[in-house]
Amino acid sequence: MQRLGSLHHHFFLGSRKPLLNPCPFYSFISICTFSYSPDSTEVIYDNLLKSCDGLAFLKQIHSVLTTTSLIDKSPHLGAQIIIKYAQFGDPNSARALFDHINIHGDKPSSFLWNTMIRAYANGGHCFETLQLYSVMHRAGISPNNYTFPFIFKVCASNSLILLGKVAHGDALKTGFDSDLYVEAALVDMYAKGDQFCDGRKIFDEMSMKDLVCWTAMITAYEQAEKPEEALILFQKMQQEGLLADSVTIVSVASAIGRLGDAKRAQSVHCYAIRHLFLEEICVANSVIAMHAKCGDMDKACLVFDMMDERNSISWNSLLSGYTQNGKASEALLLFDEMRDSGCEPNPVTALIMVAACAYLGSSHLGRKFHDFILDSKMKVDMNLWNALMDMYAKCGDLETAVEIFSGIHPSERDVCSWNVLISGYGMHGYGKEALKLFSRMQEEGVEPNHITFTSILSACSHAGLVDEGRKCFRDMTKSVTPEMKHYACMVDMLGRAGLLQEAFDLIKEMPAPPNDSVWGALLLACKIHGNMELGKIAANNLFQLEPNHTGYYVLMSNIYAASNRWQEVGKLRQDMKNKGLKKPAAFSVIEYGSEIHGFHTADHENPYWQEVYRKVESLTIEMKLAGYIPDLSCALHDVEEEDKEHILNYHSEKLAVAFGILMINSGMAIRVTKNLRVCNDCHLAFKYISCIYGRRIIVRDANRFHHFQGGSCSCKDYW
DNA sequence: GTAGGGTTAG
Repeated sequence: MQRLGSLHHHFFLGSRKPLLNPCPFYSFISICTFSYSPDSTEVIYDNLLKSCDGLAFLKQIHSVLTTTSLIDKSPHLGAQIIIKYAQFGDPNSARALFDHINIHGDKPSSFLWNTMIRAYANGGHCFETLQLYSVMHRAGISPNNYTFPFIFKVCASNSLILLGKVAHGDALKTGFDSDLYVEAALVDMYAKGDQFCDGRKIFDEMSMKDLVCWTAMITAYEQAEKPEEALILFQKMQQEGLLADSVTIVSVASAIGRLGDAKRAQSVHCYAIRHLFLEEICVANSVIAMHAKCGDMDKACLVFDMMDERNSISWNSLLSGYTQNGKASEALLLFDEMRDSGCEPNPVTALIMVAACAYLGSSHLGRKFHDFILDSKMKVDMNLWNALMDMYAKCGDLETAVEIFSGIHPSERDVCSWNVLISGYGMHGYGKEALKLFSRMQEEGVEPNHITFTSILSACSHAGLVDEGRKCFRDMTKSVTPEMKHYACMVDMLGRAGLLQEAFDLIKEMPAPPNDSVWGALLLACKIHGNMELGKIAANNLFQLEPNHTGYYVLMSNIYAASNRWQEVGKLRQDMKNKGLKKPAAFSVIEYGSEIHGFHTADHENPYWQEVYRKVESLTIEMKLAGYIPDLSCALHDVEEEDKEHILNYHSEKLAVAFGILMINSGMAIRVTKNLRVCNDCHLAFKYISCIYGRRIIVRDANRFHHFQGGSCSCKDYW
């Protein structure tokens, strides 16, 4: 009513004494109606509508216009009210008015039809938009350059390209296809509908392209995961003399984020600062996400901290940045900060946090978030169910993952749901079950994608199902072109099985030069099977491709050490030193109630370290009595045998398991997560411990799960 | 004479 007050004052201009009416609005309306000519009345209501900022007020104006029949006399006012209803998210009231005009007033003009179509389209009411479009045709009203953009828009956002094509035909027939707005909408629709060529063709043939068209095309490439093309187009646009605005920058920043190109990220950031775009929340959000994807959380935080106003997307961008960069604990802290700030977590926030729990391997935290999601009554869509399944599987609780999967109606499950479960079975070593699921999925008519094949090949690899894996790979090549990651899975599978030559032959047959993951798989296999010659070939390729990746130096030096080639070990260590590379510290965590306890190799940081060390020593004696012989090859240092055994005893995973034996109730499984691969000697020791103490020990290492029980491991010593 | 297009987290 504040704005009305100012209008009130303005229009009165002292012509009448203010009435002693409890409702100034009605007195004002009645005065307007009786004191002015129809034209000026329309102007006044038009101004009133323009200043109207709430649904209740709008309904008041609407009802006055209805009772005075003005609504039937002024198509302009009718349209304004329809626009306002749409703005306030009430398309049904808009439609009721439209129908009223259609019956009681003059037949609606094409302007009014467009207004109504726009109301539906902007509110995301796809069906109603298209239905009204067809009713419009039947009513003999011809669509125009204001109609088509909205029709294409709903077709684009609802993947109704066929319907869009029909409307495109209408545009061609009526000659509106060469309107700049219509063309931009067409580019957008075809590009979003995976019909790049059609979109690009229209774009290329446009006689005049404005910034919006360029941006639509750039955005389309970015959304289709073609960031390189998006940036090439962006460059071309600049060469044509067009200056990027904030919308363009949002898409360009996303494209750079996808590429992880830190250098270009910096220059876009500067551009956004220079043009004051960073003050817009959309731009700041996309710049945060861009830096995060480039691995620069400091810059992402800087932008976030400088924002005057943040929305849930700002928080989610930073949260997801932390998770993507392996800083899950920071994400947990930020989540609390988000809630303290009064920003309510939404389903995307939940998705990110569930992924953070999966990364940490903490089923305790994961459950807490699951409860939080259920308590908050937020809508759990299929993406979130899939993330929850993935989290449970990665936290070692495959049973709950399967339970969730079974609870989802078969028609609701998407390809990702199946992929999550297949890879869950795979990482727990249940290759046969993964294969069964793979068949079941296809029987139920769900088409496998490239991720399904990665999951199934990796499941075969972990379970040593070489023949089945080979068959899947062959079948796969019939429907999809194998990508680098599929070759990496195959090399991994063949290599682990000791078929090193076959793995190497496959590499040589690859249509494109192998990347680091392919050579890395071969190097790992060479380490497992002690093949120095092939190992050297793999390592040399890796040192070229990824000269700063510590893991490959460590693997190769392990191969040398296992053969007592201490000179080569020393040389590699020197190389690492010269490059300033450090071997990542082994780290294991174990959950104890709601506490998380971490252990480094031979550290004294844990408050219980003395008890834990004593337990490790007594465990060693008990195991030796049962026949355990330490696997000294795992202590890859050039030291005396006795010292080697000492080093082995204090590996982080052994400390964590000893802690578990000491603290965790005997009926419960001991769950340990390690950042690197579990060592051979620890693996052997846990088999003994599981037998002597009758305990279930579940270890998640960098690669997969190991379930130790009754003296054996679910990986059947194959990992 | 009244109206319109391209945008960020997963």
